Amino acid sequence: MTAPTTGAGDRRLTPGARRILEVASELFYRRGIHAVGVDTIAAESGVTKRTLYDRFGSKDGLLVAYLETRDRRWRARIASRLEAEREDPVRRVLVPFDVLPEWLSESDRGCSFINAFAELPEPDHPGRQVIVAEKKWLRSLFYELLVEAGATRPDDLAVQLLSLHEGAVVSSAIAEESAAAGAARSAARSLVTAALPAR
Amino acid sequence: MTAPTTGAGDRRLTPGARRILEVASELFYRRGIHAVGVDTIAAESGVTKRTLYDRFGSKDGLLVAYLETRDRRWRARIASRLEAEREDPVRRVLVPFDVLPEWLSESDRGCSFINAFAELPEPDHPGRQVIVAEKKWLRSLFYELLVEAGATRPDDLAVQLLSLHEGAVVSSAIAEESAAAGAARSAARSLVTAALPAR
DNA sequence: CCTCCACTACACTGGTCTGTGAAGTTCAGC
DNA sequence: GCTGAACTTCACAGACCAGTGTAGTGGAGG
Repeated sequence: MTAPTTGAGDRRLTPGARRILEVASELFYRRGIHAVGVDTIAAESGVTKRTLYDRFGSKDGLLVAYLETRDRRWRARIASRLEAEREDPVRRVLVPFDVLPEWLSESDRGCSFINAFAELPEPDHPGRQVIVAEKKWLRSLFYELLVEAGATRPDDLAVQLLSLHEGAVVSSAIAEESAAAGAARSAARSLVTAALPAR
Repeated sequence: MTAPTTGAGDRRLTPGARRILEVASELFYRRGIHAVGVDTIAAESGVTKRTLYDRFGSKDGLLVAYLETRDRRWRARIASRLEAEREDPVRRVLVPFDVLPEWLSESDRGCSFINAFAELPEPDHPGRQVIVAEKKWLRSLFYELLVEAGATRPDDLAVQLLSLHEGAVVSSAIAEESAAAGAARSAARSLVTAALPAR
């Protein structure tokens, strides 16, 4: 909220739908998915429930829109950082860790995907597929950047970096460990440089 | 379920209460906290709702009992492994990672504490305090074991190991990465040995 | 014998949940 | 001036929610 530069899921949404998605994103993240009712979302969006259902079909539809929007924005932020960092291949591998602090400082509620995962136990729920794809994408990104950098055993190392990354978010939120992002980054750098062939 | 060796939170519970706690633990973990109603828990325990409220006071009371039981059992398992591993200080640091695989193979739902955290946004919720204490305890355990082992910068390293540990659970569940536990353990070993003064 | 305790049976309160139906309003663009 | 899209109003369905009140049963231990 308070973001003047249009918050949520822009492309071809009606004004009401955009407001609904913004409000729902905030509420789903802060309070949890099951804990927020569609009546609340509609009321806080200044919209009727009818409009909400006309735009998004169901609460699940709105939930998927929420997850996809966050996924898209997060990937875009990483992509733009990667374009700015074209020289040093090790620093490129660490880009997702560089994005972490600004992500974590926005809230103490941790990762919206991990949190949503906790509330979606059914394996074939459409929202869950967005979540799983997001984490698998990050692992693949690490893998590709490691291959670029010429690291040995990029497969194992990608999983290790993924774990460090996700764990930093969790530790930061739950253990109230504000140093987690920086610590994870330096651990990642150690692991990556140790996997580079001596030159 | 199907555990003959008494599952949940033993100490001085009535037979009905024990069954309630076992069933609630299973349902809270598999389906999520908000998604499970007290009627379901009572019915599946073969008990009336009256009994549930007589024993646990409220759904929140039952939830706290669930979290405390899991916390106690998990700490006990680590403590027993630590007693079995009295020699090698590096292997002692890695004990929490050794416990991970058996933990993760039991389910694909990840960490019950992380999941519960996602559903408990209020900072002063009694259940949340159990969760936060659990993660802080693990960080402190890493710290003490690192001091024992004579590692440099045990503070930072403890946070890194905590992140690796928590991230392995998340990656295993969400990214369906079955190798996460092993990979995290080997990353942890690298980081620890690199922090030992050359001898 | 009697008391206490774990537990049952079951109705009931007041509230919230997602989702729908039907009719009407506002307004931009052709 | 008309159409169509976005949106409002409001009532309503049917299920589920946590939690309570009252009355009664069965068995173990003093």
